[in-house]
Amino acid sequence: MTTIREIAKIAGVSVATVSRVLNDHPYVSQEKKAAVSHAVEKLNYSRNIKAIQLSNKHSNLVGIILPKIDLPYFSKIVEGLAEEARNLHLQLVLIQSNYDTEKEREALELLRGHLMDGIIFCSRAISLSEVRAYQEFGPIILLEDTDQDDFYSISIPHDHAFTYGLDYLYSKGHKKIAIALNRIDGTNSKKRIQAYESMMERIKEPIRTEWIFDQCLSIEDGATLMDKYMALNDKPTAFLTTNDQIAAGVLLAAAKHQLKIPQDLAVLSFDNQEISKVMDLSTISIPIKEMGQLAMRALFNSRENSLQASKKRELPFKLIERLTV
Amino acid sequence: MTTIREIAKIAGVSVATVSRVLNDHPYVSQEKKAAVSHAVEKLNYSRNIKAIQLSNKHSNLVGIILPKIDLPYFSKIVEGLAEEARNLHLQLVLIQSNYDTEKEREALELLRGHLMDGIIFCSRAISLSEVRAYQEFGPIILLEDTDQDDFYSISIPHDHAFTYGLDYLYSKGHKKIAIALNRIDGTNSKKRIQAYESMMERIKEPIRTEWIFDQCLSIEDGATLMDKYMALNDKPTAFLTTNDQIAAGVLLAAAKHQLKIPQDLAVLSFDNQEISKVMDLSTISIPIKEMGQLAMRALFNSRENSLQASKKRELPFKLIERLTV
DNA sequence: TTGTAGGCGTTATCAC
DNA sequence: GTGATAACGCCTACAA
Repeated sequence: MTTIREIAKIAGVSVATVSRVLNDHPYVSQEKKAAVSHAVEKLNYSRNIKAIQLSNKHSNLVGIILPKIDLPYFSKIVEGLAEEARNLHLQLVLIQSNYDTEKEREALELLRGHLMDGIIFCSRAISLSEVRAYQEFGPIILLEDTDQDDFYSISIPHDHAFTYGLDYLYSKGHKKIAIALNRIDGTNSKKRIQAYESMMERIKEPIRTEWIFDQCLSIEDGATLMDKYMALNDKPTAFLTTNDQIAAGVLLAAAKHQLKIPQDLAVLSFDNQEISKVMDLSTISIPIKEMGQLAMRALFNSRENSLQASKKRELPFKLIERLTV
Repeated sequence: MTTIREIAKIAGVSVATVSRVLNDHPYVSQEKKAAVSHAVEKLNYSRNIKAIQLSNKHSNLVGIILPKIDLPYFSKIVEGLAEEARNLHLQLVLIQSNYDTEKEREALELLRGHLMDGIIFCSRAISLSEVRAYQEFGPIILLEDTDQDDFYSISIPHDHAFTYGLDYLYSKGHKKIAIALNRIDGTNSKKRIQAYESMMERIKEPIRTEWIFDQCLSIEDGATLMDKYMALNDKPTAFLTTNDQIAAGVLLAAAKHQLKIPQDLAVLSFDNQEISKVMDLSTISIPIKEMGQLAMRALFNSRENSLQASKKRELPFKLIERLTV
């Protein structure tokens, strides 16, 4: 392996000069610069990034933690992250946790071990109190609607958004509303359930726990949800689902049961992903990709002015009226 | 930052011994081992991975190159990669190229710079002759149906699979078949077009270039495809699409045009992703996730016995008959 | 503008 | 079993 020293020897300069040329430092004469470049060409030299990382402060690697990349919501976030990372010359280390706290802990240990400059939690299972202990090792960003104000977080206000969706359904004449959530114990879900309960209270409806569906994520989950709906004696007139995939599954399964949407059953979802457009699904749009972009930029900026924790970024959401409500 | 030296000092041993303890080497007395462990606890020490990487041969980082993570095919591959990487204690560096050759080149340079131990191309735009030059810097795996036998590749045989699909449509009475491809100049697409042309020749049908649709990837592309279909004077009776999303888009748009599937138009796709199940889409199943798993394992194994290039792994495909043909 | 020398933190060789 | 010490390859004061 050819090193900076050999280049220096060939070019007849010191290693410091070679390093300067390689890093485009000022104060290098044209002649020496040319000599170095020439030697680099000649020996087909390229720098050892591992060595650079060791002597530098940063590694330019950012850890991305998510449960499963094969879910449109998360791959969309990562797309935003990757796009921005490209401009900032950062690389993404993708860590798929499956909500295994052990795996998430490992990832935090990588931050502690200086492999990565920072970490972005797209979602998590590990407790914030445990995460907190790692903040001293680098910036950590949460893409969730947290109230812990010592974390930097980016999210839409899920309580408002959920209430907004429920109000919309109510304004369309629905009082009997069921909801489909992802993980019932996730930060966002808690906010949503709160919103749901206070809404039901407000319109004087009982809270039917059997109308709160958990573990809904995919199109197939949506289809399964429809089965559960059919088995219900007391049926809701509307569904509010936390992503478009669930709603799409509901719609497809509903068609098989000859249900008319929205007459027999109204469906409102979140995300505004591609599939919602094609299926004319009413949905509440979330700037998913932008969340990724903002997160990456915030992480990058934190190098200069260290991450302002207690900075909670709230992003806007928007109702997209289509044909399922 | 506390280092191995401080631990050594506190524990009253040499750095070598500390290193041995940290790496579970044999030949360390219980006493010293305990002393070191104690010091590690006391100082809340953790190893610097960047330093480990520098002095080690491997970085345990693997570069994953793909055009766009937000496409089900690719996120499924990555899921497989990540799952296997976890067992092997490797980390994924995700590089989203958007088929920009410059970005792909950068990724190869990262391999050259020893940041990553190897690279997996999920798909690429850069020429193989250019990629070839980087093989000396580490194992490179291609997830495509290449004929270049100096590369390690994993794929289904796309020509056979495509022919198989066409034959199936033919056996169902279809001679007028249109096809929807991803990138017309991709390795896999070339094989598919060949298969298409020879099939048409075989059944004595003209090759209608206006029935070969390019740049089809997403559900929306599928919907757009339907528009193009409607505008056609001479209409095909069947579509063979290279992924389920396109077919799903076709189906959804067809419903709006009151087209009966499969009577008016048959649709066969590839992948057998979740959406195909819910939509009762006939499809040719591809072991996408397994491709990722195999690739990661092959890369890992190549550390021991260096990657056997000219090893082409052909995976099986399988027709799933549902309701759209 | 240039060069020397020390440092980044760990691993591994070799002698004891 | 253990400990010096030399790599690993680069960056960067500091001195000139």
